Amino acid sequence: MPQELAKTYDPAAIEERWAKRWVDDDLWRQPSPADADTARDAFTMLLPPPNVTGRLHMGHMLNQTEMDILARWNRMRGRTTLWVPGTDHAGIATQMMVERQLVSEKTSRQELGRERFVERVWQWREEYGGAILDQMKRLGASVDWSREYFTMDAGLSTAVREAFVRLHEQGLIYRGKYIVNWDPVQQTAVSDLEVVHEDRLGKLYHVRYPLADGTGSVVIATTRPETMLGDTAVAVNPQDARYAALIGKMLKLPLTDREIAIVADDWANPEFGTGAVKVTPAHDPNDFAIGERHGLQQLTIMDAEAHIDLPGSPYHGLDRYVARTRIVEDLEAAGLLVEIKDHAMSIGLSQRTGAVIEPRLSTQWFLKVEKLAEKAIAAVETGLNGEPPAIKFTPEQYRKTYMEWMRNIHDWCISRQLWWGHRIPAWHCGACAQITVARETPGACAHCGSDRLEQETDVLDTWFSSGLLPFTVFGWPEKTADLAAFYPTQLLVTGFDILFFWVARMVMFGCWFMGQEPIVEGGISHERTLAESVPFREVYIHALVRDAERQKMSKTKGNVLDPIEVVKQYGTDAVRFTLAAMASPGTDIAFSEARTEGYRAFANKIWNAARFIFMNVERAAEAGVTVDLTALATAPVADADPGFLETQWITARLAQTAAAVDAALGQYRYDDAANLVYQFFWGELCDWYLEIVKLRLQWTVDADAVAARAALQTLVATFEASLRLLSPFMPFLTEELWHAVYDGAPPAKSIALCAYPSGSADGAEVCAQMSDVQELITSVRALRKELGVPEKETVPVQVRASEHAAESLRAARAIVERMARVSAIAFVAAPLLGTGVRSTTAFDVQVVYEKQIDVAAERERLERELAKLEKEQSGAEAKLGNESFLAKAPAPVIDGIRRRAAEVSELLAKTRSGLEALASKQQ
RNA sequence: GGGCGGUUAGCUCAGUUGGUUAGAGCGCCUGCCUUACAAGCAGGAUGUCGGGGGUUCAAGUCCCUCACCGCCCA
Repeated sequence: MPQELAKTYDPAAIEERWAKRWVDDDLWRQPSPADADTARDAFTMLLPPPNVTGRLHMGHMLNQTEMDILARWNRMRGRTTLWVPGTDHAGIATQMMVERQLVSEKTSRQELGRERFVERVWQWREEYGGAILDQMKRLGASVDWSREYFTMDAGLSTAVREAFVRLHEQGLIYRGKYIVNWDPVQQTAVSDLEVVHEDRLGKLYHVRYPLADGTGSVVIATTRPETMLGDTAVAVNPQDARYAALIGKMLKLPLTDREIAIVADDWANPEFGTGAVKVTPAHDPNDFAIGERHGLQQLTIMDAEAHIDLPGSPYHGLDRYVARTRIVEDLEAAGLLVEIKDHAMSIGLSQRTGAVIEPRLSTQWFLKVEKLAEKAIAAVETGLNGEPPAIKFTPEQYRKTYMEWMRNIHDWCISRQLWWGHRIPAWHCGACAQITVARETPGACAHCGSDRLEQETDVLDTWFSSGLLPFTVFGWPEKTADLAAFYPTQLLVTGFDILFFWVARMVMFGCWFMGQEPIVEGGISHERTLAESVPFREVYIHALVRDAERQKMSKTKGNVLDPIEVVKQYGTDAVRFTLAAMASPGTDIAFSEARTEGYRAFANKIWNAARFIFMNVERAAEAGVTVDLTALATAPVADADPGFLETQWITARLAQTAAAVDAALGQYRYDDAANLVYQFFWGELCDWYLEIVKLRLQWTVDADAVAARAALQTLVATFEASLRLLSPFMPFLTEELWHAVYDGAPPAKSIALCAYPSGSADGAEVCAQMSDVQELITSVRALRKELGVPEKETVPVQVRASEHAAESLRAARAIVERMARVSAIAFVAAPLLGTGVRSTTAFDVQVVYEKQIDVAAERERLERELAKLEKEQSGAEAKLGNESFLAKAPAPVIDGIRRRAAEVSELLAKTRSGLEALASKQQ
């Protein structure tokens, strides 16, 4: 009855169909829990909102794979699971994208005006902004699509406004004139975090500034001579004897008609350059600080585009670099240029536009972060009495990085001179010049009552709104049921690149705002503890996906892999599995397609196992035997098919594997979890169980119908459970095959809505028995190879086994005969000596075959074996002969070594006799 | 300059609080189209755990040191 499956697994044929179905059926929708109890066990995650301008890259896919595995695993384990998707409006990036479009239309945002420009951005977003989420849908991420948000949505915008106004009311937002990182391309301030530093070779210019009184001069060193037009002092170190006498004197600033003072300031480093440094308070953050200390004038000499802005000056209107060349030429002509040296320096670039950052004095909005940071530190610190921190980091090392940053945090410049973003809810009064900050657009100035109000033109940093997401997506500032149920979220999975940008800011905002929201339980409200205020209880930081040569993927190197392309080639499941299997916490992933190919083979293996099973179901049906599909997910498999070693064994192994997977995923060991499932499915279920069970899968009239029926029932049940075990890792393949198992009448809409196999560590005894059987089979196969027995031929073997092992080996006679192509097994009492023998501690086995073995090869093997055993023996003897070892080592360790030493000496004796037998053979 | 991480099989990586024989995938060698699967089956080879020193009954694991590689911050 089951549907006909193609001979080879073709992911393309099934994945798009399921991806669409999952979305159409709204399978992952999680309604607000009706009562608090369900919420208590909620597993909630927020997807790091991809940028609307972005395309899916390997980093996203890794992130989403990890989150999806956890979401599916938790959902299958019965937890209320909610994974919330959404996108980020990405101020600068999106504005740039649309501006580029306008350029191609030979217009500009200035020409359009703010309102029409913002409309254009919305249009753009409608058209292209869903790209990443569409790709996510294709990859089958089990997010609740009904909750998809966009940071510029009305609800979220209201929340942003509320947050801003509250912070302002609490005195934490101020406006001030400071040196900011200015991006002259986008013409906006950017935060420290949005500046990337790059080492470049620059020049250090030594320039002579003459003393105003004509008694001499001071040579200053600078990397940016063009800023001299804005110099308002020269600083020297007060300890520097060379300049002590000059402090307080005036200098004539070359190329201008201004005079500037020599001031003493510790910042001047006597070791650097000439020890005298020019001070340009309006164009350098350090100089700004010196200027504050000495009350220096702040002279702005450049405009927003980094052109010299000094009407009347010959340099007016020049680009900063053109001005540099001209100024250096002019200094040289004036005989004031002393020398130019090569100088390695670090230069700040805008993360978004790549433009060289121009430190610029301007009026900006800032958030005082000190109080917020205090809470954000407390949230991650271990309690005084060793209580675990409210937020746990994995890998742990990121806790330190976070702490380091949070302890040295500076006020956050939150204003951006952009048009796309949340416009700051502040209004400037045309009458009294005061500012009114309000939730709703005010009709009149709060200070003088005038109605000449203009809203602030700046918008907020995009991360300001992203930082609020863990509670704003659930409806804050409204006291919603969702907020009560799903906050704090359980886990955040993200990359270290946004640890400060996003993670740190969510912690600050979460602790701050949610700390002010009491918890209402059973009608009683109480204050939130820090642990209840945090935005997430755990943070898992994943690694970077590199190429197979461990190179960072970058557009310039051309080694960027498009996940969708790789997925088309190998299937989503194989790519997911590759990422999972390589995702060991703290280690970058060198993505290798060879590996993916291997996991596609794994998918194909499972596909074919299914084909084999369905083939048998069909043959059984023809013989009048049907499988009870209603019993699959419920009855313990072993009880339905008692007395068979392979059944008890595979049942135990399935439970053991499930337990191990649970433990591994609990510690974010995706690699261990994936490998466990792989090993179980292929190395145990397919390689052994399936082969053994074939003995009983006989549908001829004269076959044992009861045994066959039991075998088939067990086989289908085991396979069905194994699909559930694999499902979080390979959702498409398992969905397809699971539906096929149920042949159109599945007990649920999706395998992902069924229970995860339950774990157990039981079954050690049956596994040990099975292991003897497997070893016997492997030994016989190896001996057959050595003796050159043709594959198809069967051979008789002799086995001498210990009392204990003999029992299970006898019971498994049929298995051994089939799996090792043995015609007959003779159990003998005497130790087996001579050639063609393999020995373990449990048994000796000899293949009876007339052909000579390859003496040289066999000797080599035995000698290698001997050396290894001798080394182990001497190691064990050294330990056991050491009194302090016997006195100090724990008893189980000593016993273990004793037991092993006994085994080793037994194996040594067997190996030696094997070698002796070889020697006689040769003569 | 400050901080953090890494170095284990040909390649990419695991290796828990020190404890019995250091593992996996891929690759490699040999033989097989054994009616689920050649994207397969069976068998096989492969390690001075970066160098040196120390602690310990015991070190891939802890400490010191050197070398090399990488990342973050300034």
